[in-house]
Amino acid sequence: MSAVGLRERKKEKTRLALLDAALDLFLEQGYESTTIEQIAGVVEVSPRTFFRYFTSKDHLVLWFHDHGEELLLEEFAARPADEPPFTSLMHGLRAMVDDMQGSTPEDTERFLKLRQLFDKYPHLVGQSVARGAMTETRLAEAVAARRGVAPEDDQLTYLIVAFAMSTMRIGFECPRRETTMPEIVSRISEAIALAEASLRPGWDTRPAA
Amino acid sequence: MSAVGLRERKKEKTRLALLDAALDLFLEQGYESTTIEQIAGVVEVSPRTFFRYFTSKDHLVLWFHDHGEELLLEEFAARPADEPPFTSLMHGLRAMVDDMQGSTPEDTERFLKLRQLFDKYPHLVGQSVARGAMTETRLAEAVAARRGVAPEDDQLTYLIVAFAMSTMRIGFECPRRETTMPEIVSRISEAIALAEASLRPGWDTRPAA
DNA sequence: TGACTTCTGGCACACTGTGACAGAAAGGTG
DNA sequence: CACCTTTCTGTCACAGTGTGCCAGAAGTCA
Repeated sequence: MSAVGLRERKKEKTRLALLDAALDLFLEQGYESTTIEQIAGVVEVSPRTFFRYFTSKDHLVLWFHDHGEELLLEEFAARPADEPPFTSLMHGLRAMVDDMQGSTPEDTERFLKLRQLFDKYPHLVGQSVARGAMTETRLAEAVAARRGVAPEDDQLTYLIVAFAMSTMRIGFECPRRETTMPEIVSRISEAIALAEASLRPGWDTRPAA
Repeated sequence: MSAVGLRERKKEKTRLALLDAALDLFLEQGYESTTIEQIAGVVEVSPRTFFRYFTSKDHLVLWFHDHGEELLLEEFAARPADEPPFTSLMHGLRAMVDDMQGSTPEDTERFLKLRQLFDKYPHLVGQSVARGAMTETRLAEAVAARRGVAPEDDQLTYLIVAFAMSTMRIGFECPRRETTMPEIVSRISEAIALAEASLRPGWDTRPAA
């Protein structure tokens, strides 16, 4: 008997198999033209079971998002409370970058395939951004707590979070033609530097109106 | 025979009837629990016809978005070419606000109902943000043209557009408890002022790297 | 081994969204 | 008015997504 049970290992294996099968099929024959039945077929699992691993077809493509969101929230919480919030969020982004650099070759490959998909189907970028809006809400709560205000009373809280998420998106999405991990990582660093240079010092520590 | 034919007037009437029926049903019995069949039933139209007016259920909720996007693009194009791009985009936002103030009571009511819906179903905010991502792409092309660069080569172009869209979202969404048009309008102005005060002068006119 | 929990497959089902075609309605012409 | 053309509408059929339900298989633990 191992540290994690056979059941859990099997589940994780199935989850990744479904994800990989889906990514390959999407790139081969298109996102819309690929059905759940096909994906499940490759992994030799019933379509019904697919929905027990991923809540929807779109959810497949947002797989990396869940992970990144947790990382960002954790890193923000771990930063000193007197640090300007935008600075903390940029540290969160750097933590995501570090995590990507330390990931397995399999995960890297999945990430690069996802980028290809986003490039090919702009509709999926929309899905990703929509998911980002949920993350913004959670981040806004954390930032508001640090600023000592109720999030819905303070536009600056939302502006800080929105600008940070914008920076993240620019880093990941622009430009999309980069195809290797080091290139992408350096683009994200560039975006962070660009954002920091564009904002007025102390803008994110002003008291609520 | 009038300026616009009977056919077109009828179409517009049906479109608005479907929209109004949908908004009321969504608020009454929930977004998910409302079916296309019900919406079409209220207007006494076949479900098949519904899809000839709106491409999907979500499209109903993005109705105002299409209008706002055109307005923003037009206003940007109309601004002097030597004006800093972010300034032009903020003028675009003000044009949207002016348009809202000049709209009919019916349109105002629709807009306020939509806000209630967004407040109740965060999922719809995601849809709206996703649509905003498409707008960003179009705006980025316009901004890049003015900056004299290819959009995919210039992160700053995307950052300008993303920050502008963030400002718009903050203005519209935060805080959501406001219930009258003048209150909302003043919130958007507030968001614009906040964004402008947060950014370093000249940040959006730096040459591409 | 046996009891317990969790996962899986199969079935039925409601709903969204699309293609195809026939008929109704509007617009234009003599 | 009759006629033809164009556009809109309803009906039917269908593929695909996503969910509730239940019986049985498989992993877990004593």
